[in-house]
This record gives sequence, structure tokens and C-alpha cells, in this order.
Amino acid sequence: MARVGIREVAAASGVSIGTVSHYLNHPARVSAEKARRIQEAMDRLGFVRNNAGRQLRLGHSSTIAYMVPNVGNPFFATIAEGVEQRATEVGLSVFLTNSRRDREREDSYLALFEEQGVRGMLIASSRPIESRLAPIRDRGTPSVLVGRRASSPEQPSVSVDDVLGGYLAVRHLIETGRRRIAYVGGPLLVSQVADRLQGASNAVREFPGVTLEVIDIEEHVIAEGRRVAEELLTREPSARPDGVFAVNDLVAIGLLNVLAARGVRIPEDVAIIGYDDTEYAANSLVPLSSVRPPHEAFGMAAVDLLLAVMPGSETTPPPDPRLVFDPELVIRAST
Amino acid sequence: MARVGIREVAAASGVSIGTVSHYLNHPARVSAEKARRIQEAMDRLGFVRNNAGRQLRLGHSSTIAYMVPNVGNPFFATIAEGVEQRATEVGLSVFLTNSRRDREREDSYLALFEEQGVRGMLIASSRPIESRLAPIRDRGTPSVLVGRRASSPEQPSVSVDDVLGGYLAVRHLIETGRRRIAYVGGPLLVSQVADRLQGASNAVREFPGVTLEVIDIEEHVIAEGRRVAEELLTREPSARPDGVFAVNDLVAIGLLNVLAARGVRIPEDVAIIGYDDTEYAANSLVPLSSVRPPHEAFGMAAVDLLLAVMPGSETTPPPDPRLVFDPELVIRAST
DNA sequence: TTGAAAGCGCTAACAG
DNA sequence: CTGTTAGCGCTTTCAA
Repeated sequence: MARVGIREVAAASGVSIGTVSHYLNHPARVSAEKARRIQEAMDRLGFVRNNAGRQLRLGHSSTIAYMVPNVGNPFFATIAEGVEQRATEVGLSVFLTNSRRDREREDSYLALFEEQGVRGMLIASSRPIESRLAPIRDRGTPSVLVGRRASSPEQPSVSVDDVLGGYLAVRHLIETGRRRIAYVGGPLLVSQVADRLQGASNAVREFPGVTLEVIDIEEHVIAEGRRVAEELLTREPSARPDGVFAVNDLVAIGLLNVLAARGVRIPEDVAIIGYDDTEYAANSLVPLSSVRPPHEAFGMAAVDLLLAVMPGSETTPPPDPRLVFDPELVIRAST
Repeated sequence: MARVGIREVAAASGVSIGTVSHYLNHPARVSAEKARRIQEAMDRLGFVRNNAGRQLRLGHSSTIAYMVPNVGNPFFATIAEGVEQRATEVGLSVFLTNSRRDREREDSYLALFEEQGVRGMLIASSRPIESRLAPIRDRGTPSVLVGRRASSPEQPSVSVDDVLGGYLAVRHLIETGRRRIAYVGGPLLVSQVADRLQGASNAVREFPGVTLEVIDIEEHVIAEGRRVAEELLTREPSARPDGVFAVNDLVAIGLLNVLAARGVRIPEDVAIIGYDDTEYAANSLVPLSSVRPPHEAFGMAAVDLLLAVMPGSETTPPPDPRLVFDPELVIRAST
């Protein structure tokens, strides 16, 4: 079963390979009769265009990469929807990969993307990665950092104002009467984590008498939230926070489930607010208040920014290609 | 900024391009001195190997594709972990895509994969897709159906015995004293859904006096579980099922959260069991019993099977390449 | 409207 | 151990 290429199609339809290629790329320039014969031959032979040859000749692919630390995290999954939708609209395919927060995997994927000749990359990472992106950018493959504002003005990024998010969350807790606030999040080396805490602090400072406790965690998963809840339950009720701001919804849900199961009333005894406003927030036992970043819009904006910074793009990128979106508060029963 | 290829590296290090290529592909065959010079030149120039040229010459890539209906579904995300891990071990990269249950997207991704020259594909789909895979297979790109047993013995697949899963779930409910069983799932056109119901029926038939009600749903998401729970709450308590088998964990969690919040005791009044044993099952309000398919092992097995059916593989595929795994029962507090 | 031909970057066979 | 060279399949001038 010989592989069928344009050569075979040309032979089978009695035209030259140049004409077949024209048919593929500029169908209008081929006479109706030959077009019909070519199409018929393609169907009959099962022609599949070889992308390697095409890409080699063209010098670029029509693929972009999107790398996330954890595909299972609904936050990234939701953004992926927007990314894919927008990319499809402009004729690009998305190569999604999962770094599993592993630096080695990140690096090897970055190298792979560059070798593959992707047109650009969307990178979400929980660690500093700009220094890897810079040389790749210089060599001609642009990238957009997703989820964190770039420190270099050369590096495009799309992020949420996490300081504002933290501020909104905690001010809301305080305004609904909470005085002993706890922030459940970590590690603080992750800038989103630190920014949300900064925002929380800003809010607390505005209200004398309100205290802010920091409870450090390792990972942003449900199990960590549960663990913290168990710890809180060993305290005297009066020593417990009355308002908890969790670094994301998963952690908040872990907290909420354990506390509620042990008879702590949510929100009367402890109010809880999460972050990301994932599907799980709206559907948890006690519907969870959360800080909502723009979701689909976020992924689309990332693609649009990438398009703008691609070499040869007709749209010009903004002078400072670091887009920051404002999150908003979604208030539900948990506060 | 001229793109640097092996030609430039060769010039800069004073060797021929053949030697540079040898260094890339068989480093041992190059003298230490030249190897050093070549590596130095590559680093200095920022050489990136062009995959299109390589792939064109080689005739194949080192990429496999994994297409899922919904990246956000933790079941597929977990399998993806195993897929990626195993693929990395054998030097393959994984191109993950999200069909969003859209037939058009499925078809266009399938075509894209073939044009890209992937070595093989792993396909999870909630609709019949074998007829699309067959011609692609005949043209030389093998595939493994993931999550559902293929109907053709020509089509490799990796699946879970869902009839057994349904049986185990419902027998467990009955053995713990339940008599009015409800199966919450749908549409029955989806074979996994139908198989689980078949298993449930098998169990019910073994115990005279036990009834099985079917509650149809559209999608396997938390919100649907909540909706069903609201419906159940409108019934007289005596008309409610005392054991519920949900088609997956997300639906089960939606049910559980609403019922518990309205004072229904789990499992005393209603026992609930889910399917997939995702992270969310173990961490829900009342830890959820679930039917657990092999997770990471499942993804790995899919890759291994794909490797075995790849042309030129040294491992021979099993005579019937339709692997079926037995799920197991994970009993937690919800039953 | 069609065809001929050059060559994208790389690998491997072969010769030295 | 190293260099020379022939294409892999495709697109795109350029000429007819």
C-alpha cells in the first residue's frame, strides 16, 4: 500500500503535480474540469496531504501550543475552551500539553514546540519561566504568558489582577462581619499566591481590629483543604477564623466539605470564599462564593495577543503587551 | 536574524553538515574534539533542529495524538497522566486535543492528525467513530479506541467492563439493604451508559423484590445531578429510591450535595454510589463510594497497545486487540 | 490555465 | 571518523 501523495494524484488524474498543488492552495485557478478529476482521484486514492513537506516548504506550521501545569485543573480546562475556539476561528490548531509542574517536562516541551515550528505558544506555569521564553522569542517563536503578569515588558502576558482579587474577597468577608480572617494558600513563591495575599492584606489594613492569619499549603488540591479543615477543628471554636479566603476553589471545597460535615455552620460560624469560580464552586454543598476571572474571554484574549505579536501580523500589539484583567466577586451562600 | 540550521552550525564549527547530522543522531560516531566544537557552535548560535525537515526525511514523526471529548473531565485528565508518562518513557510526545463532543471537530482533528503524520492516535469519543478510524488505519496510522470496546476486531481498544461495573455497584447497594434502586444516567445511546445499566439490571434480577428505576439525564455534569436531586425531593420520601447508582462521580456529587443540604441522610435515607473514582469522589462531603477503573494503568495500557500495533513494532499485538479491564468497587461512607 | 523545476532542512547511504 | 550527495513531499515562481 504505497503512500499516496500529490504525485500519485497527478498521475491518476492526468495533470501535473503543479496543478494538483494549485488545486490544493488556490482552487480558483484550476479549470473546473481538472478540478473535478483531481478531486475524484484524491477521493478514490485516499490522498492525505503530508504536512511535513508543506511545512518545510512554507517555513512554518499552523499550530500553536498551550502548555498548562495541570490539565485536570478546571481553571485551565476552561481557558482551554476559549483558546481552542478562537484558534479554530483563525485557522490554527492547538497543541495542548501538560507539564505536571515539572521543570524538566516544561523545558523539553518548550524545545519540542520550537522544533515543531509552532507559530506561537501560550504558557501557563507556576514557576519563573520568562528567561526560557526570551531566547525562543528572539529566535522567532512568540509566546504569551498565561495567568501571570510578565516581569519583562518584552514578554507578552495575559493575567488577572490577583491583588485586586484578594482585596475584593477579603473586603467582602469583612463587610459581612468577619473579623478573624484566614488566608489558606501557598507557597508564597508562586506570585499568584503572594498577590492574593497582598490584596487580602490591603483589605485588612483598611479595617482596624481585623486580623489576618496565613495558613500555608503545598498544593492547590481538595485534599489540602481537607487537611487544613481538620487542623482548624482541633482548635477552640473561638480560636478559629470566622472568615476564610482560600487560594482556589478546590481548596475551598475541601475546607467547606469537612467543616460542614463536622457541624460547623457555613457561613454562620465560618464564611468561606474561593477563587477561580469553577464549575465546582457553583455546585458545591453550600454554593461557594468565589472570585471570578474572565474565563473564555481570557483564553481568547491570549490567542488574540499571540496573533498580534506574531511576526507578520497585521494587527499591532499594544505598547505594553501585558494584559491584566479585573476579576469580579461572585457571591453565593458560603458567605 | 537568519534561522540557523545544521548548515550554519557546520560552517561555524568547521565540519561538514553530514558530521553535524551524525552528531545529532549518533553522537558516538563523532570524535570528541569535533563533538565539542559542534556543541559549542550550536549553543552559541542557538541551533534548533527543524522537525519538518527531519520528519520529511524520516517519513514519520515521534508524536502520538490523544483526543478526548472533554479535557475538563477528571476521568480523561487522569488517563492523560498515564498516557503522557508512558509515551515519554518511549520517546513519544503527546498531542492532546479536545473535541468538545463535536463531530465536526472530531473529524477535522482526525484529518489533522493524519496530515501531521502522527505515529498513532488514542481516541476517546462518546459517539460511534470506528468507521472514521478504519480508513485511516488502512492508510497506515493506527489508533486505539479509549473507554469503549471496539465492535470490529480490527480496531484496537482499551475499555472497562462497564457491565461488570454496573453490576458491582448495584449488587453492593442491594447487599447493604437497598431495595428501591435508581440508575441516574443517559443517554442510553452512549454505550458506556447502556452497559452500566445492563449490569445494574443483572444485579437486580438476582434479587427478587428489588426494583430498578431509570432516571434519564443529558450530560454527565454536576448540575444534572443537582437537578435530579431536586426532582427526587418533590416526591414523598417513601417514593424515593433508597439506593442511587449514578453514571459518574460528577452526577453523584451533584445528587449528594443537594440531598444532604436538604436534610436527607446519606447513606441512611439514600445510599449513593458513583463511577470513575475521581479525586472528587474521595473528597466529597460524604466520601463517595465509586466504581474504579484502573486509572494510570489504563492510559499506559492504551499507549502500549498502540505501540504494539504500530507498523514495524517488535512487540506483537494480542490476537484480539480489544483489551477490557475489570473495574473494582471502592466503598466509602456514602453507602 | 497549466507545467517544469528549484529547493525548504534534514538523514543516511556510501565513499573515502 | 568524516564528507558528499540524493532525495523525502510539497509550494511557488516562471515560462509557455
